[in-house]
Amino acid sequence: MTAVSNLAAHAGYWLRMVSNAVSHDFARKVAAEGVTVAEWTLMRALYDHQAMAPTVLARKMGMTKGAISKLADRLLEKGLLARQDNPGDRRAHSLALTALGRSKVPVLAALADANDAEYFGVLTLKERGDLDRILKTLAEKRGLTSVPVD
Amino acid sequence: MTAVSNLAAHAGYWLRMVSNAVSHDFARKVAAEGVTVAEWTLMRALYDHQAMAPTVLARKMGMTKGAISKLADRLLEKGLLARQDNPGDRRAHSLALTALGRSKVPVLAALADANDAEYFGVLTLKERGDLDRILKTLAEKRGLTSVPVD
DNA sequence: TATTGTTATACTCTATAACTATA
DNA sequence: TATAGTTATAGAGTATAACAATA
Repeated sequence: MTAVSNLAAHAGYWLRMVSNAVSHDFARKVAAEGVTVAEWTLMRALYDHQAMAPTVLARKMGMTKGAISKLADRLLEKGLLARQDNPGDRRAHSLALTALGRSKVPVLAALADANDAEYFGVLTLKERGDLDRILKTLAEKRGLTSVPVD
Repeated sequence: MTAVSNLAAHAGYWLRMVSNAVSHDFARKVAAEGVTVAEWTLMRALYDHQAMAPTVLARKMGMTKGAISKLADRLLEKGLLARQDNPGDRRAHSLALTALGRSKVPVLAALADANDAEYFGVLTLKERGDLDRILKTLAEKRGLTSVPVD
């Protein structure tokens, strides 16, 4: 036992190490499809809806509306997303996937499946169940709800 | 079962959500002491040694030497770290904590302890043991060794 | 006035590579 | 030449706040 605790003494350290590796590898995979992880999460969130207001997306994803704007700009340039005027309120611009963007979502979802299998496939079924349950317990007890993007 | 898997269907999603929350809260805590998480990990790595070459630190932390240089610049400005000439090789500059930097490490380590307790204290002893073991299994099977900083 | 969304600014971290000095 | 380290550049993420248009 040392007076000054070691980095590796903290669960947060291991959590960050593994999480970074998983996310980094996933980022590499989706980069081959021309998008970032943040862009993927926005696209996946949009996939289940016709259109969503930036403010709603920001709340759902735990980001500021400014950050959503910047993300949307990039997806717009790539032709994956479109801004739509709102007939009821001329301040409002909804965001929606284009046909191209929509067609990309299943491809990206398959990459997410593959990445998960690659990493967590080394665990036993019981370990995977334990990990899942513990992570969801932690998320629930700390009131975490927003989509993690980085 | 849906054709396109949901974000929340992936263990990587929950891992990232929890890891981001833990790291973000820790970042807030150490920011009150004027350092970032990356700066803390470099300081902690240096704490156990008199001095280390940037190249060695880079390897230990899984960063490039360029990234180490930039980190060192910031810690130098804050008076927490010093560059030392190497008598044997005039190209080499070792990095070492100043007395001020060294005195800060126990304080930051206590914040890391507190953050870990705050997050993982809600788990049972068995759950903490399971999480620890599973994370270390994942790190080992994927050959992860470098210090995670972001 | 308040709200919607965009834009501006600034900072951290990351990655690649050019560059300087020394070996 | 090769190596040690710094510096430059660019991209992605984050946060705050100023801003224009509309309600």
